[in-house]
Amino acid sequence: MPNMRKILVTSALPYANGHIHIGHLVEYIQTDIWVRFQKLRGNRCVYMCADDTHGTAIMLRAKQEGISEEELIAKMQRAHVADFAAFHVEFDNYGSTHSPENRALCEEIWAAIRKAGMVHEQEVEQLYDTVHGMFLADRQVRGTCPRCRAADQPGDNCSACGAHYSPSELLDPVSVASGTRPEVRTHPHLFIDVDKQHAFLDEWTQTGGHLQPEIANYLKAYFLNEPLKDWDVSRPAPYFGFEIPDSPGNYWYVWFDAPIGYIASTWEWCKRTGEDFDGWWDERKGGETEIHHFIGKDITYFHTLFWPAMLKVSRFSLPRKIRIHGFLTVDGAKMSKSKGTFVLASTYLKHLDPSYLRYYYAAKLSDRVDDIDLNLDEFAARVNSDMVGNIVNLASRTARFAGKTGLAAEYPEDGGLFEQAARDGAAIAEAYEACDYAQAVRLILAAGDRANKYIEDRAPWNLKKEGRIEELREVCTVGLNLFRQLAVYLAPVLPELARRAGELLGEPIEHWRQSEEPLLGAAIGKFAHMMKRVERSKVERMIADSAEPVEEAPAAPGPPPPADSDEPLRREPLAEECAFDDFQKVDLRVARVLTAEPVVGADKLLKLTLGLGGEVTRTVFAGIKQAYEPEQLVGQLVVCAANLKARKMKFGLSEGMVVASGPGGKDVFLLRPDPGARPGQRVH
RNA sequence: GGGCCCGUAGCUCAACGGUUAGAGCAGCAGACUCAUAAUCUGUUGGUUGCAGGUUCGAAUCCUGCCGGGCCUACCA
Repeated sequence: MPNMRKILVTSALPYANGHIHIGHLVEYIQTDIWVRFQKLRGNRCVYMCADDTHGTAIMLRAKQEGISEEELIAKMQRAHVADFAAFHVEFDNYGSTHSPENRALCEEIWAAIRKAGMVHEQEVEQLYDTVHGMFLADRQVRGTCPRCRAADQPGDNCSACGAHYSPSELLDPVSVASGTRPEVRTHPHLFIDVDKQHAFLDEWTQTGGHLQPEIANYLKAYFLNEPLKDWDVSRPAPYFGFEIPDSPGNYWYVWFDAPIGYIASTWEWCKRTGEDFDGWWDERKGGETEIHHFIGKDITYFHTLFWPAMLKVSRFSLPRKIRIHGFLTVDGAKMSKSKGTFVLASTYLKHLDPSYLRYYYAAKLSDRVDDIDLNLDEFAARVNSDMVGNIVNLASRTARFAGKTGLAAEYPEDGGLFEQAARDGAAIAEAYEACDYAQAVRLILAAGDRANKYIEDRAPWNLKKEGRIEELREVCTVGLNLFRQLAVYLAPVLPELARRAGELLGEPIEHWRQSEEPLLGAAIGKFAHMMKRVERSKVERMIADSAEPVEEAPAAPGPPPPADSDEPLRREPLAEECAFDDFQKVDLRVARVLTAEPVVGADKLLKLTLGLGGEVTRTVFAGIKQAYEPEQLVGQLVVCAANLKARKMKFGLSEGMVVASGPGGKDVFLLRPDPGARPGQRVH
């Protein structure tokens, strides 16, 4: 095979801190399709992945669950591997960054970076949790924003006013780990002088087609137009990771060793299979190997700047392409636990066939960085009409006739349909190669349409009635061969469909070439459904199953609940004493939200219709838009000030207020009556 | 604030600067009955976000605006 390419493919390493969800699966399905395509084409292609296991988050979670880090990551790896396998994502090796191979490679690459004179030491100020005896990452500290004084903000920027700051600037910082106030400490960190590779990165990112054009532009405009900042790659003990050999007490930051896991996983695979490791990764011996990394846009700069710089100074090969995809939204919005759209892989599998999702993602994915949306109505509609109604239907409506006749010995006249679809194979292959799966699917479906029309025109059911068996056999031979072509083309997306098609036709689908020559003379097996229709009710059950109705309670063996801060009281001191009669003047009532809608022209207001029971309603404009989605409020009980004098606003008359706490913006918390309360009841 | 990307039919998306902007789904009307309420035919539907500019010619190139998503290095 002189033209056989040697290709090594990776997906980003999933973090061992959480389970695989349908957002992750965009990437693994995208990559798996590409790998299966390459294998089907006869190229030598291997797919490497691993769990990303290091870092503070893993330490904290292990502590929370009362197990060792090693136990935690072993458990997670088992779960990840099972989820991927269930979605037909097939790795050649699935390793772990917590492996001896990875440690050895980290040491080797580190030595090369040292040798290139790219490491220096510098003091870093960080918050330190005295209870756990550890430094905290920015996100593990929360506190009051120094600018707008919003409470409970993360350590790097404020979600209320958008201010950026360092954790030590928070007014009353609290460690997420222990709930105590951390102190500021300094510690020497090791930095990689990435800018020493600036000229190389200018060239590598902008030429050679390694990156999508929008990514190259982004890097050029944002990072490469000025000196690259040094990269802090060490963390002081305790840290779950690898200790830096020439800097005792310091550990490599998780993002240093994570991408090296790609190489380590390959090494594991080589040891297991007897493959020549250097032939895959060493740039001197593996020069013919194409390396392709599939990643999400959120980790672009690690893979397009740091990673090439690391590889450049070591003996390892640079990637041929980094293929970057967007995020997944569900029904047009970010995945949400409360809406039930944060669907775990394992939850999906309880309700739906993984092939549905593989097909749907394929139909939506292009070579661009755009986000893709999982629209649940469209999901069901497309699977049913494209796969069941169009493709599988071809087999379904001919296989039963063909069970009796078998396939003809010579391929009949079909008006050029088989030949056209065979010719389309080139364009379909090109689309797969370019990761434009949506285009490939479009071409495949068009061929399916033509085939269905052919069957319609030749009406095999009439041929059978009239006893014209020869003609019937011919029509079935055409229909099933057209179906088989499409099964070959779809095999990267739907390996299970391809397997069943191979079973029906008595010849497994193993190579793209099978789309070029018709299958003749074969007996046809007993037809069984290859894909069931999607039932909308099952989709709904999956969403219901994913919904978390209440805020997730912290795990039982976790740290003690954080002490409540005195910040709210300091921020807004208690009001002057008032008499009972004064209190009585405010008539607070339980009300049900009947309608809720955004107000055109107002970015903070929702217009609510509140029902006080019977026919009594109040229209209220409430400044809660940034904190609540209208649809999550409808039907809910709230408390309203019902006798407040109506106030004319720009958008209409507001006839009361809903009762809520919080500083404003996204931090607004409605008071809600416990179940049992009824609209109209007065609050005493 | 700065940057990247996106905006085309009700929905999801096509359309090397070049005929009258297309397809699937949904809708409507019909046909068919082999097939998983599948299929086939016909059909409705557009000021290509808005306003300028370049050009013989713009959905496509340029500028500005509007709207949406994302990123903004020690966050995984």
